[in-house]
Amino acid sequence: MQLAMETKSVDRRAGTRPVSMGPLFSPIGNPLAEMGSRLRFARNAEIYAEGDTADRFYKVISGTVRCCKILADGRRHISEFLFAGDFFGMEAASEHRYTAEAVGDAVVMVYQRNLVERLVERDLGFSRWLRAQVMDNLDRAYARMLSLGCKTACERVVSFLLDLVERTDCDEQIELPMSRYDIADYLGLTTETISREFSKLKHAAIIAVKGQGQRIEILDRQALSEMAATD
Amino acid sequence: MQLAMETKSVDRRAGTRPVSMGPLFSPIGNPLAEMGSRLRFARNAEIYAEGDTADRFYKVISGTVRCCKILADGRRHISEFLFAGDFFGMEAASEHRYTAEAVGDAVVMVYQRNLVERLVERDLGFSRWLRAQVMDNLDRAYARMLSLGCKTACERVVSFLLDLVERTDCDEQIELPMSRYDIADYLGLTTETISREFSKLKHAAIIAVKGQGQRIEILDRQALSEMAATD
DNA sequence: CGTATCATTGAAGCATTTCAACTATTGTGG
DNA sequence: CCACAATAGTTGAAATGCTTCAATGATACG
Repeated sequence: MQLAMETKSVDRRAGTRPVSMGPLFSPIGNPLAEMGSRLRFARNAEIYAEGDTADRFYKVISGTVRCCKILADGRRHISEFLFAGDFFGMEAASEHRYTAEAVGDAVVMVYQRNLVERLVERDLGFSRWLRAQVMDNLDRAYARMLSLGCKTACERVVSFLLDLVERTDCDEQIELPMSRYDIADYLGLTTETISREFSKLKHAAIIAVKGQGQRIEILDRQALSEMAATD
Repeated sequence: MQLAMETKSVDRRAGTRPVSMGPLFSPIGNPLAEMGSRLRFARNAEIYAEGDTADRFYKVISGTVRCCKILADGRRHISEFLFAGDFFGMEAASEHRYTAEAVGDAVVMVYQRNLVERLVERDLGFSRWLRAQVMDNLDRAYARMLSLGCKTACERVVSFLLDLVERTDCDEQIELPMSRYDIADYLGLTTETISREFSKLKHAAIIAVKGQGQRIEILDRQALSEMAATD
């Protein structure tokens, strides 16, 4: 695990975006705040590896993190992308089941697991909030399963874009932090298919793709919503 | 929600299989035991529907439960199968996101959500145990995502069988409680594909299929494990 | 005993993948 | 600062794994 310890100074970038602790837990008097260390990771740096002892847990301050797993024959699966404000690294087991990596340069807070667990037992509000956090993760996991289990390539890409808009608080301009490969492994498709689906949406004037394909503008949000195959 | 209230008498069938509360929570002096009601559901009966108020939660005593969702165009997705001892119906939101149905005849315990939540805040051991329960759900959800995201039809079917052997405590003889349709919607495949994959495994002498396809015997467990595409 | 339901099997179709070529952008050393 | 290599994205054509459509077989049920 390659890491660069930073000073515990206030993160200026984090300040540009309110990092909500959720409705059940006010960031004022946040009992976690004092317990963590700030770490900075370079693009593609490993935060922890599959099999590492899961004795800490993490919160994204800035940048994007991906959790992934590689099968014996090289197939890769990305279980989650995590954005500013998201927590990750909590495990049922004592070892991490997935590898966590910085997608671009990223800053994360690290908390000792046993400290967090002690806090959970002392602080009822924190305990409620943490449970809500885990339940949200579960909800997202079920939404992903639905995508992977019964949606077409087009529907998956559209759902992905809409989810991204919701989770990172951008409106119509999306700055994709991850590559087509990452998106492919996240959606259970190939880079080529992702590229083709983006092209189709572009030609249908539903989105506009700028730069090296990293900047996406949503031109017709309603059309996009109607293509997402919700229930 | 069609239901038939039962007396709170001891479940003779449940007694044939120890219903563990997990390593962190002893069934002796189980504080939940006094709080629930036993309900019996007929094959395919709805336990709760998507959109219903999520004010209770459930535990399978006997039989199998499926959680599913149907998209606007009729595509169905099964998010989970639940077996004796499994809990379900806990939600982050105030409404159920999935519909729960009995696969065959099933008996479940029902608990009032607010009673459970009160117990969580009073009883530290119960709280720990419930958190572990949710984390286990999360682990299973990630394993499913991996299956749906990057495994072939054959690998999914094999993983499904192995998972079934692990979760229901049968050894080599599996009594499939669900139809090929259910398995298909669970694995993101079609009935025909499930059938074909079973046939392939049968012809390779890895499994034997008996009866109306409901009874499966594992003949070569090692071969099966090698085909599951684990990491 | 006929009807309904579920499982199996075959053949054709199709969505996505695989393979391959090309383009655009980024970084690097002369 | 330019040339060149390396990396990422796009697009086309062929291949393929799974689905769809269709028919048949097996089991349960009134």
